[in-house]
Parts: sequence; structure tokens; C-alpha cells
Amino acid sequence: MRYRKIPDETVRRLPVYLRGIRLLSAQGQDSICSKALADFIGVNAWQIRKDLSYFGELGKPGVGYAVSKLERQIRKVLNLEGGHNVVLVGVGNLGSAVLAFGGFAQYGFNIVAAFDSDPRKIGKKKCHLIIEDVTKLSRLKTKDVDLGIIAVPGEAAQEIADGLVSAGVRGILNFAPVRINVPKKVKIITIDIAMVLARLPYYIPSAKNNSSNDVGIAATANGGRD
Amino acid sequence: MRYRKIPDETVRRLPVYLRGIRLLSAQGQDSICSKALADFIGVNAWQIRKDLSYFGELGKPGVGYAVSKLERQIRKVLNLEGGHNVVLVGVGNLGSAVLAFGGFAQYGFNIVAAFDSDPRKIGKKKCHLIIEDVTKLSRLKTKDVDLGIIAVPGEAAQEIADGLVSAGVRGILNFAPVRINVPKKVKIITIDIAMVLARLPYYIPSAKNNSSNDVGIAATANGGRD
DNA sequence: GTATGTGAAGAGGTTCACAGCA
DNA sequence: TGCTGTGAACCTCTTCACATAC
Repeated sequence: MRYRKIPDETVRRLPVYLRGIRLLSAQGQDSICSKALADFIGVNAWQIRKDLSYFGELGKPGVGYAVSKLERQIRKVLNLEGGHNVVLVGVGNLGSAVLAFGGFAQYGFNIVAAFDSDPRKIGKKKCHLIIEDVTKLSRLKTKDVDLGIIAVPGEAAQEIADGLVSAGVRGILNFAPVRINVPKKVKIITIDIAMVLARLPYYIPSAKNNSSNDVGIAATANGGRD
Repeated sequence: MRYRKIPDETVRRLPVYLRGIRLLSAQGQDSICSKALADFIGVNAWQIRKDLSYFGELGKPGVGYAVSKLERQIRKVLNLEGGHNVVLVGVGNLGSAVLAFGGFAQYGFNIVAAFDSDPRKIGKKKCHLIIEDVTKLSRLKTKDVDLGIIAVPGEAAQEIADGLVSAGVRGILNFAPVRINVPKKVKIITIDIAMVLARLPYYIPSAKNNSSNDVGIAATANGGRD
């Protein structure tokens, strides 16, 4: 089945697998079967086997998967090998959280620059980085940065995105709750926190709720996405 | 087509529609056709019509949709009517960002309590709320809170989730990058920022990348999810 | 003429069952 | 025997085309 296009939903699950594999690896496990990994992660065994089958035969029948080989292969497919330099724009509360968060390193991400528009912040040091003036965003082109994180208010987001794109960034993680236009060659993923929260009440029909929601709906399988 | 189960993917899009409708409403528009709304939001017109058709006939052929009626109906389906009280646990950088963020109100969310484990924070005021001791989480039962937000480190997240559940919370938005077990009656949505970022490089195959990714893959339709 | 709502066709993803290998 | 990899069946969601309503 080699060389088939990897479904988007599989790509979405690969980081989940990676996280699980790394935890098992840290526990000293060097081999694992799909069932055990599935239970550990909280998905189905056949889902894992199918997903992994899209990019070659990694497991040994009767044995399982070699953890290190599996990790390497998933990193390769996700294009995480070699690491990525990331630039952060907006060092408010959310941006500070991103800067302080230690969880990016395990995926090979390295935040190499931080920008803000607030004169009181520019020049100050935060988490080993000196905050730079956002108007200098284009200076980035010299560095090897291909990802950007937008953590600015909605009004400024489009402008920042444009700046990131012209600075050569190819992928953007956007926290601003607005729609942003970027060239097709640039991939943008938006996390609109309020919008995610807005989805939650649907699944918990309460006494207040007189709509026609079936309680059973919440049990719908959704590929372990949430 | 009335009374058919609303697809999960439709539920995922409804907050997007709601955001767009509210923007148009603020601009003074009181009627809109599916094509115009689609262009405004960045999806397809037939997708909107199909989605809306799952819960009754809202539009007038030859005319379009009444904005206010549409907004009311979507709020009703999402169970946003009447509002929801939310409790925040963890007032670090991320939690502070959540507290300071003004975007929840438009969906009817009201953060009514904030907890932390840090003695230096407990008792302090932040955004009109006095930060409470996380060990008092159970005291919540008296209030009418049905949603919780977890913004604590991964190690503490499961314990906090258990606390929220026993406090009567029915839905949880979790930012901790760990798998959390909750009873089936409780809906949990996890936003693992690093995991979302980890998905980005796949879509931007670079010179570094010698894998078999097709550049074209990035163009795949995904229902406007990202 | 214009725009909706929907049956039907088409994609895409999930689940199953089992052949094949260790 | 145990576990993988995968065709096939199944299911869900998307896209289309058009009858219907204003």
C-alpha cells in the first residue's frame, strides 16, 4: 500500500502517536504492539496500524514495532527532522505562555525571535530572548525561520501575517480570532479559543437546554480528535 | 430533512458561522444570502445551506437569511442561550491570557472563578476575580458552573480534571498536553498547542525535507477547519 | 429572476476480517 | 500462536444539480 496519499486525519493523529511513543520510550520500552500503544494513547489498534501503513512497513508480525524506528519514521513524515526555527509575534499573556512553554522542544521547535509593538517591552529580555520591534519583522529574512506564531489582538493579525509571509515564513499558527488571508503556498492553522469553547455546550445539554439535542450524540466517535 | 442528527463537522462550523454573522450584524446587515455569507467567512455556499438545513428552514428562497433569526437559531443549537458560567484553573501565563481575553462574552461565557495552587497568587485579584486556593475547588458545587478550563502543567491536569468533575462541571477545555480520563457524561476538548504546531511542517515540505510529501497535499479541502 | 433546501452522487475516512509472516 | 498490513465493506461528510419557493 506504499506511496498512497496520507489522509489529513492521519496527519492529525501522528503527533498524538509521537507523544505516546516518546512517553513509552522514556519508560524504557523499546518495542510495542499496536494494541498496547492503542490502549496507552486511547485510540483503536486497527486505526494505528492503518495510519502507520500509509508510509511503509514498520512493524514485525508477531512482535510489534520498534519504538525508536517508529519515532524516527513519524518525525520524518511530519517533516520534523532537522528541527524548525519559530518566530513569535505578540508577547502579551498568551505570547509569554508560548515562550515559557517547554513542550515545543520535543518536536524540534526552537523559538528564535520574539516581536512586540509595545515600546515598554521592546528591548527587554524574556526567556532568553530580547523582544524586538515588530516593525523590524522583515529583518528576519536573514535567519532560517520557517514558522511563525501570531499572538496579537485580532485587529493586528492580518498585518502581522502579511509581515511573516514577506519575511519568508511558510507556516503560521494563529491565535487571533479572525480570518486571515495568506498565499496558498503558506499553511495557516488558527486556534480560536473562544470558538473551541463555544462547541462545548452542545455536548452537554443541560436543564436550561430545551433544544432537540440527543444526549447520545456526545458519544459519537470522532477519531479521538478532542 | 428536519430532525436529522447534526454531523459533528457541522457543529464544528457553527461557531464560525456565528462569528461571521455577528460581524455582519454589527455592520448593520439584517439579511444575507448564503453566497455572501460564504464569501465573507471563507467557505462554500452549499456547505452553509446544508449545515443550516439540519435544523429547520431558516431562509427564504429568493431572499436569504434574516441575520438575527439565524444568530438566535445557531445559539440555540449550540446550547449557548442563557449563557454559561466557567471556572478557570491555573492562573499562569496561559490562564492569565484566558482571563484577560474579552472574546468569550459574545458566546455567552462568563468566567466566575479562578483557582491556582501558588500561595503567592491566592487571594490576589486578577481581572475582577480573586484567585482562590485550588484545594477548595469542590466548594464550587454551590455555584451554577458547568464548564471548566484547565491551564495547569501536565502533571497536575488529571487531578484538576477529577476535581472539576466532582464539582459538577460537565464540559472541560484542557490546555495541558496530556491525555485526561473523564466519565463519559463529561465532554473534554484538549488543545495541545505543541501538537498543533507539530502538524504544520508536514504542509510545508522544505529543502530539508526529503520525504515523499507532495506539495499539492496542502491544497486538500478540509472543511475550512484550519 | 433569485436563492433556498435536499436527494443523489462522490470523496474520504473508519472499521472489519483475514491472509501472511515471525 | 501472535501480531501486522490491507482489501473490502461500511459509514460519514462533501459536493453537485435541480425542484421548489419567493
